[in-house]
Amino acid sequence: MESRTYTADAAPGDSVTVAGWVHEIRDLGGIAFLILRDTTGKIQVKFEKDGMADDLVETGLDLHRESVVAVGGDVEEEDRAPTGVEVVPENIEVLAEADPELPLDPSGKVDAELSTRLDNRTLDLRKAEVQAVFEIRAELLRSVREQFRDLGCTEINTPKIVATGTEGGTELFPITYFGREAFMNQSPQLFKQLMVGSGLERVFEIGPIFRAEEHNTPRHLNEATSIDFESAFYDEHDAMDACEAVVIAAYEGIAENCQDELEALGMADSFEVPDAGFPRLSYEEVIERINATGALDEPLVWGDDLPTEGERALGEEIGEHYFITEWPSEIKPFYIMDKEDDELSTGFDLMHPRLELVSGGQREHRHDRLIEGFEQQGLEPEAFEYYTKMFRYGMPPHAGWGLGAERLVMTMLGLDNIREAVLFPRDRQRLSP
RNA sequence: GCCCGGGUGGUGUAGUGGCCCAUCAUACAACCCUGUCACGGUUGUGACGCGGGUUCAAAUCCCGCCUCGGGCGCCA
Repeated sequence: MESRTYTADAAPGDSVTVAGWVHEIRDLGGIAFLILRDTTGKIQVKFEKDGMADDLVETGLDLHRESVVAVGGDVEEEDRAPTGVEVVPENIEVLAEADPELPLDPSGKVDAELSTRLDNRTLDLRKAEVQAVFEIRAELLRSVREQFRDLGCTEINTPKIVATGTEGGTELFPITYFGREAFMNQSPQLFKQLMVGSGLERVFEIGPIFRAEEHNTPRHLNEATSIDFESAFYDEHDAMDACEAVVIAAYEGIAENCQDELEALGMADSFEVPDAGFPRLSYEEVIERINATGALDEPLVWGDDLPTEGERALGEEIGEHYFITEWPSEIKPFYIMDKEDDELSTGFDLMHPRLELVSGGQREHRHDRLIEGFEQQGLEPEAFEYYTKMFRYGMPPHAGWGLGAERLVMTMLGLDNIREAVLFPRDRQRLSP
């Protein structure tokens, strides 16, 4: 296949072999068109029945949609062809036949439900708008990595098989590790913290996290991709600055490098890079403003978690990304540092108007306070000794956050369901493919 | 974990007790058509998630199961 030409590169006057999938065949009688699709686009192949060898015409027109073929021929300029050029075939090689009945329609004439699409993801991904989501996801990860490097971070990879959970509370997937009890890690939290005390100081990780919660919503996955950041000698304000920079870098990367993909999604005109300087609202201010919207039957009081309905009402009012800061200590995990007033924590969330994207904060780096925190949350510090003991050997002040990659893709592209942002999602019922 | 709402040809749908051996689109098959670009036209193929019940009569009502989607809680 070294001589294969992409459809997008086929220029008039060239003698080429194009290879790809049969998108459609339109037989008008004396003339017929085969639309051939590859990753770069589509090209029309013309069959004039009177002027061509019968077996060539027969091979071409007997094909089923989505069969894979290689067509050799001359590229001609033709105003009446959809792309302005068409291939006049000299030979056709059928490389892989497709069954006549497809489990979904890659040409997009008939919709398929998400579950049908996920069951047949390969075919689903032959649609340009579905491909676009994953091209954009890839570009997002690329620009995020670049921004982290600009921030002076080292990329790390931490274990996903662990002996104990991170924070307690969240359900973990148990597994057997050579006869011992083990779990799939819910977050790289503790490991990335250990790295700020190492010579690396500032790190990031992009990797899977596993949550065994039996939720069934369009914004939760049981296996998700977490974009994690942690830095020594940072406080929560520094961490928020880094967070904002990374989110904006992701949008910028896509605005700069994914115009075709945005076009395929019908977003070329509407896509906007958010303005820097995301508002930073205190938890107290947030509950007041949510109460003022009147969206909730019962007003929120200090110490409540923010209900989904309240988050949405406030998000609509604010209309852009915003941070929620100064959360009550009691509803943040033990590793988040308290402020001087120990009712308040340094924890923050980054919200998109639709939903939460990031959770972060300054961390408790004082050994004794950390141990107290474990005990207050009913966790046994002994189980986490691999973690706590490093706080006895010079753990600097530090801060960081975790960002849901799929949630970022979802909110950026306005996807209705987070499963659209994962090739092969794992949710309450789906374990295959 | 608690609570709602669905499952009809390959795909997406219409159909709330008899007018339904089930509508429409797409697909597939055959025929017609020399510039389609969601090509068009004619004819045909193909389905009520599973099990039980109510009824003279069930896609439609009831029960159980399976399965899918959603809401809440929690969270990324």
